[in-house]
Amino acid sequence: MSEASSDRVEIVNIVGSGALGVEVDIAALAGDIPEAEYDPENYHGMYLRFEEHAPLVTLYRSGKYIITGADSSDRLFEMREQTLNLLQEMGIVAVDVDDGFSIQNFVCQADIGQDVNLNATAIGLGLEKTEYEPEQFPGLVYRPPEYDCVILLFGSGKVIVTGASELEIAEHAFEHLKSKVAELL
DNA sequence: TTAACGTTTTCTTATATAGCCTGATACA
DNA sequence: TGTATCAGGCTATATAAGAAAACGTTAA
Repeated sequence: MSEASSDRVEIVNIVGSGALGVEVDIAALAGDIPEAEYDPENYHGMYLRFEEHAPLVTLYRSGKYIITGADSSDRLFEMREQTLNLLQEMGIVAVDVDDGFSIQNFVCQADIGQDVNLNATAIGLGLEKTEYEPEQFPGLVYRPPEYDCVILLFGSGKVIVTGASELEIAEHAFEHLKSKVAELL
């Protein structure tokens, strides 16, 4: 895993979801696909992983599915294509299926590049927008009103941005935080 | 009081972050 | 036996999905 530079965010995980539009007998399907894993006693979704460390596809009986663990949009859509191709080969879905697939959540990491006093930062950012309870969790939770995402800030200056549906939102939110922290120094 | 129904919560997966706690192991 | 070190798990955050359990409410 590469280090996040001090002026940009690095994607570490993307969550996407879609719907096949047909009901799927996942118990039968799991028996026909070597890459599938299905244990209804543990969880009712069927897991599909094409190779080690590849993103994980979770397929439900309703035909809806989610993909987690991709570190780029390309990787996510590549996994979606691979999944649809497999299901088309098996006659589960049509070749031109419209699954309405979309990205739901970007998880990114970044680095401000210097240590941060989280107590002072929580006050500076506004206590109504932040949560900081070091006894419970060492990171400061910041919910910027301008951006639809949540930022975790740590004393080391490391940052996690999550909940963004677009990469630009995560990037802008990080820049916003960075300038706010700079003002407080 | 019990049954029936509706609503809410939990579970699972991925991922980074960092501090604390617990258990296991090694050594004096 | 006591101390030190290490690994692993938990804490929090977002998001999708749907089953199941745990609730709360209402009526008989």
